[in-house]
Amino acid sequence: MIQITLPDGSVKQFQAGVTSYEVALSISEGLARNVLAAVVNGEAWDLNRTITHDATLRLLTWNDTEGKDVFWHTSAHLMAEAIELLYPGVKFGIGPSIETGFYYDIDFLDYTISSDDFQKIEDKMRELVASKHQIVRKEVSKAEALEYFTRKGDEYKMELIQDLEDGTITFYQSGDFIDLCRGPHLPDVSPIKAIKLLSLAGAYWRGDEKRKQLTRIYAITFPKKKELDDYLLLLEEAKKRDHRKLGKELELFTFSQRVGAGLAIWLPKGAALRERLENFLKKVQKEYGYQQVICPHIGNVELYKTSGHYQKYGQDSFRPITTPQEGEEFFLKPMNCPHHCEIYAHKPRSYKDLPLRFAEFGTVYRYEQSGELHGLTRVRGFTQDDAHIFCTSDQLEEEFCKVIDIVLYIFKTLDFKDYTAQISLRDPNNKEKYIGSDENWEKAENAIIHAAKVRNLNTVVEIGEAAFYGPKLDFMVRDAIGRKWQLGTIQVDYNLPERFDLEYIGNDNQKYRPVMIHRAPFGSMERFVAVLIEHTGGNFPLWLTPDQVIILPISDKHLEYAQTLVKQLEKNDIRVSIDDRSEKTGKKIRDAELKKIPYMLIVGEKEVNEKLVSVRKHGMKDLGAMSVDDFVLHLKNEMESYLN
RNA sequence: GCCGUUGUAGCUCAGUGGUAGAGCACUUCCUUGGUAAGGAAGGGGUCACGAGUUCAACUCUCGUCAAUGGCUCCA
Repeated sequence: MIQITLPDGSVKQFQAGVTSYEVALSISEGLARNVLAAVVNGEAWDLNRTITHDATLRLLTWNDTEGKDVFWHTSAHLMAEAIELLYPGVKFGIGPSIETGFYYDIDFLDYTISSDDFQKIEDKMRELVASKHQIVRKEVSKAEALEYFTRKGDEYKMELIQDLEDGTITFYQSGDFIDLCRGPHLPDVSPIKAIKLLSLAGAYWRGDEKRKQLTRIYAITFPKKKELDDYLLLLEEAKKRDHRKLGKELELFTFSQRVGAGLAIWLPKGAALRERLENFLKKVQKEYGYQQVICPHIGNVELYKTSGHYQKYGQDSFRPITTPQEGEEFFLKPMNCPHHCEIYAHKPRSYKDLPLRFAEFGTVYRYEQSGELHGLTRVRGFTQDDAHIFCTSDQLEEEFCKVIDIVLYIFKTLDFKDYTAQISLRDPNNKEKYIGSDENWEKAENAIIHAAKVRNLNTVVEIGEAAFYGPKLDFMVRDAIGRKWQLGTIQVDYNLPERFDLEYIGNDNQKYRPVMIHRAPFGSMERFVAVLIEHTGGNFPLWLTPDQVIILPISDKHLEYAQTLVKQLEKNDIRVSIDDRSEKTGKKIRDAELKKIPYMLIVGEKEVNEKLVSVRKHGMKDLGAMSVDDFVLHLKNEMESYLN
């Protein structure tokens, strides 16, 4: 008999050689029906693998992330099997599960494949599901593995096997399809009830752009059809919220070939929205002791040689600008920090001056590969809500905490409720990628980790994701429909103060080196506005939205009254316009609803006579009549509650 | 940058080797209508750009640019 310890701490006795499935069955039939795989002694296992010694066991279902992984990973095999049957001879790269679904990279040789072929592949997959064949795990030696794929002529798998240790290699077979795989897998494919192939794209073999590009097919599967339907609805909703579509429809921003790819042009409504965001942050920053500064859009090449950016990114930047006679070289500003270092350096600083916090909505320009540009989220010119804090080592953690407070305040105000913080540390095995001393790196990393703990942030730690000059803390938010975005960033930097030879005089009259914090709570205005559009679906909070109120006169006779309303509302700083077209009220309402204007004031005979306005709220129909003063109060209350 | 897809009116999109269409938007006129589309007429396109094939190219071929889905990259 062996002892199996379950997650709740209970211990059960079984015959040696019991399978995880049998354990599940002993607990309940329902669990046995839903269980997908198991974690045995911390390692993911197939359900039908026999357990021969005492072990801890966790059973995985669709409700576990790891359960979904197994489900999708098996689905990837299923898709490959279907594709091999339809396109004999194709070669397979890798086919992992991803956050939502899975993909398989395939060398289709001379076959041409397009999304028109998806139906055919899905049908074949369904056929295979119906056949319910088992998935069989088999341990093979490296030589056997190599021999199989040599015979099959799949050099991608052979390459993968070359990198594996002999004795750790397993094959999984379903039907006639055999794949190299660590596993685990479902015992058979029958739980895969809903299948959808999603998209097709090129992907380099092993992510190396010098190597062959394979065809990647993205797909997703579910145990229930309903779940697939829900997922497809979510994709549709995401499409509706796409900031590129809404940005165009709501006239917030545009792009022009003549201006250049990746260079956003802000239209009046978008510019006004952005300006309000900036003013909001400026006000917060003022309370936190920041000072606004302004720097030019270009800087002498020497500035970036001093900062180190030239050595690191010079080749990946826009080419330098040169003066015609003197031959001086300037770079378009890719970062604000070197300029801000010069602001720090312009006069001697005392420890009494610190911390110094210089803030700037600084527009920077970075060369991005043409294929990488995407709406407002990946552009070649963008404005960072940047600031640099210069402080003493002792002040570092407190300053870091204050920045976290600003970020959290912004998230709260803009209704981002679900966020995590990613702490990016350097890769200790790859130190040559980074600049700066070990001692400074350790100090900085500890300060971040501790600050995050003090502020009780929900954190994940990523090794090797640090910037080349220091560790950082990035905020990831989930929007209203559950997608993840990276927004604000806070970065500690011991490097630039060194390179710019920044110093302050301590109370002992000795010179010391300040520490620098880079931070951008929004990240960039472009990116943040994009995320805000998708988060709100274009229904911005009242205080931010470009048009707050539109007055809809029933007929021309009520225009005059409408104009007096405009004056009253504008006196209260409310952004208001009149729809004075000779259209029917229904039409005016429809248009205002489509423009997502929060409040419509319908005024006709009754309102003129009684000095009232009939209020209709976007998406909420008629709210009834009230006096103008009451309406103004109503708006102010709504804006107040957002800002407190 | 690489691979795939796409590019027709301000927007959304039909369309064909024989000289260009719809709906919305816009202009004018009629209509003055009470909570999601009143009616009529009209203007508007070098069919992304440049070459080539052809008697003839928006359509076919090649190239360029841009957008887009991925990959690689991201201070």
